[in-house]
Amino acid sequence: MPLMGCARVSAVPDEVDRPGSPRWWSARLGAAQPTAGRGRPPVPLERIVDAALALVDEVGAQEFSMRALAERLGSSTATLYRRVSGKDEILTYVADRLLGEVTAIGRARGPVPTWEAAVIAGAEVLFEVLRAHPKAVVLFLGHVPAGPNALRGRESALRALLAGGLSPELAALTYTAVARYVIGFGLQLSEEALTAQATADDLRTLYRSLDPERFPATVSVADVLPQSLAEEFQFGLGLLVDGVRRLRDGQPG
Amino acid sequence: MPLMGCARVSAVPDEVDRPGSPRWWSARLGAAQPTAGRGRPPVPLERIVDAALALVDEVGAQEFSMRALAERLGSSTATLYRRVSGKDEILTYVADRLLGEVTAIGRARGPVPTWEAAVIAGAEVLFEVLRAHPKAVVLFLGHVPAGPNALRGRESALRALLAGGLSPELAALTYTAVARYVIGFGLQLSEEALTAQATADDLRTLYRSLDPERFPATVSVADVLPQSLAEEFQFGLGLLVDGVRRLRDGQPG
DNA sequence: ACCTGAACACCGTTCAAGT
DNA sequence: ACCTGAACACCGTTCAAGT
Repeated sequence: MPLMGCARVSAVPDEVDRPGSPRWWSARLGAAQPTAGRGRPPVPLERIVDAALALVDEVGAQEFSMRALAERLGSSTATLYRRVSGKDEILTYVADRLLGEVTAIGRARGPVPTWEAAVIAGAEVLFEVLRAHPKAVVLFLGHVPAGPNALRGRESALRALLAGGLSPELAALTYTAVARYVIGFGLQLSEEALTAQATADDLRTLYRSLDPERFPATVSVADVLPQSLAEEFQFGLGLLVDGVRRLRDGQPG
Repeated sequence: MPLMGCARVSAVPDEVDRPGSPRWWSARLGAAQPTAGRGRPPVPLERIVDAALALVDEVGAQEFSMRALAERLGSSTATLYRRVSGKDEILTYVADRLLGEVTAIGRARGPVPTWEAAVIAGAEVLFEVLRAHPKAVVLFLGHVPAGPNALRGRESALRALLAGGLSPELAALTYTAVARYVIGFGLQLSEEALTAQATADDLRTLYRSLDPERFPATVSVADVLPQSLAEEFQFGLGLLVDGVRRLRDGQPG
């Protein structure tokens, strides 16, 4: 509460209605046209979000700036503030757009035979999309996704679980745990995805260089470290789905 | 690769030796005294890291600034740059210090009877520490922790797994998958931990307000949503550990 | 030897002034 | 009605100048 004056700081207090929060989305989803003003908007919101995603993919969320986005759109920052409330709002739209990609890919691949296959397919498609946009994953930090694409994706996933015979309680727990699991792993992709192999090799080298007296266990597993985050991801995902299946089969009713 | 001139930007290219990478830590761990210069340093690194953690806890990693840190230390930013290479390096030390807290708490609580209990206890202590420093969790983004406290923690965890009869392969997979799982969930704590209940309530309200024709599954689970991230965390952690146990028991040898 | 004020090149956001 | 240059209050990092 010192440091007043700068809008970046003074915007922090009212957290609950910050772009991306459930309440914030709720207000926006209720409105007929999110950005309808008096005249027709010359730069549609969609173009802004397209450009923003491209910019994040290129330079990263950290280096993303309103100035750079305005330049890419051949406009000025002040013009952007006529369409959106600020940087946070734009990035919230970018996150929901990624979830739209997930839906599109899932639909393109067609139906799956069982609820287990649906969970695994959904988790893997989301993970793929996050891997394709490693610099954008941090946009999911601190939000439960609640935009239109998030809602549609959740609905179809929950339908598959309920149709598979899971109780509402187990379906809700499974959905949220798996979604968190995928995003949690995705967050760790970060920008390192590009240099993942280098990181894995460096880690192995570091472990091997340790004093075997003090670090015997670490040294002994240096040669069998998982090769990639994707491998760790698959391993845990399989365990989660197996565990849910056992719970379902032991479930009353 | 435009935008030259500002050090923040020009520092990005050589990713591999950025503070926190395995190679970067490896160089530092080899050096006798990390910051030994000619005279005795008047502001020990430990004081800087203490102050930095306190500052991150208070204002968040996003608002953390070298100016604010210098002011808290009664010094100037230029003085900080005599002890560390920059903001990234300080935040890397802060992350490793949190892992030190994990070790200290684990030690204080004493030994556990089985490898399963060790995994669960370790995961829960780490999760508790992350929950106690929700604004600091983002410091784990994009790094495999490789500082001194990270190495010690990994060693003792791997020892417990190997002693429990897991093969080196299964021990390595289990350790990395569980560590990623905990940090992944921890990352989603973010600053929302403070308003978690509000978020959960908002989500429930949002789900209930949806059109039951279009979102029947979502509406039907609105009343049984998990109450907290901690609940989702426990659920998944239990499934993971059960799954590993079954793999261990079916493991050759 | 150690420290620091002031500078440089950036931010997000706003608003008076233009068309 | 719509747009924007210029301003304001911040950043991380560096370096000449002080003690």
